[in-house]
Amino acid sequence: MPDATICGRGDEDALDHCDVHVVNPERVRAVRARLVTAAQAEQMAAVFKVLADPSRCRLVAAIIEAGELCVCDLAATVDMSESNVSHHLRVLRSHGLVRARREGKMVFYSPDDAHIRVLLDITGEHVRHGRAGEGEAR
Amino acid sequence: MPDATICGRGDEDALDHCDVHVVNPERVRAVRARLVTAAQAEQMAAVFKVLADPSRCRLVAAIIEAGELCVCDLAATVDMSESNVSHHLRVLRSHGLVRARREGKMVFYSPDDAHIRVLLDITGEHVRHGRAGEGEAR
DNA sequence: GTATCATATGAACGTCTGTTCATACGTTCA
DNA sequence: TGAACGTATGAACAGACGTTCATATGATAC
Repeated sequence: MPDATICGRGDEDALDHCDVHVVNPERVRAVRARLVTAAQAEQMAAVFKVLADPSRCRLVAAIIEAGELCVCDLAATVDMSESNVSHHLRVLRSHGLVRARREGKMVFYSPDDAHIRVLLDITGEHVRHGRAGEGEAR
Repeated sequence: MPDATICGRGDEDALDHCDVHVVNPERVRAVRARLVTAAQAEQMAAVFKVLADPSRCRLVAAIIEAGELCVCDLAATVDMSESNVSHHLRVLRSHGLVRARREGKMVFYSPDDAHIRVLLDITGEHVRHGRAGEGEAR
């Protein structure tokens, strides 16, 4: 990403834009004031990005469901190669979603964030009964 | 994606794998039984994927915050080109996150899903104070 | 020590995705 | 009708992502 938008700006207001025209400057300013910052949005998107993959969704769900599971059992549970599982676990671990515990040759993974469970539950319910995967409808 | 995994399978059990070895078959079977299906995981990931972009996060947050906003004001609010905003709004609309209403030349967008607000709230709080964006730590 | 097992890592490939630019659509006002 | 405006769409490019294969690490058993 270059910097932010079409015209170089500082940080706050500067609604006197160059290209983008504003219909209701007052409301725009009010929303901007209460809006999540770009940095916060970046972090939020990062959390969603970790879960934005079917394989990782299942992995996290399996770990939550089991409480604790080793890599090979995880691979069998979600039907993936152990290498692939390891790669995904690395992502989940580096983002603080799961925790690793070594016991002999094996490494056991367990959930490491209460929020994620809620996110999965809400989205799961949202998917189970309700509008979801409408594709290109509307 | 080819089909599912390394060795062709039906649907349920078939834990007698070819490549992936299992340490605790009983537990694996139990977790698999209660685990979210691949199709459900796909749908859940699709929901997360829509939010897995900083621009869309801010757009949705702005729309929720404002209640209703036209495209040009949205562009000014989140500091993006109107074309880009339009592209993202298409994604959000096609997934049922926001609704569009035309009034004259302008098109006003408003939230169209209560679940999403919760997802944003939880994740926002999770980001604001708590571990998030730890990068490559641990 | 070597051999074997469980897991991790790195490179490489194809695919998807966000942004920009140019252009088209639909509406209003003259 | 024509022009001006707000919005939408399509092509194209760069960058990121998920998977696979081959290989490396770390730990146990002989």
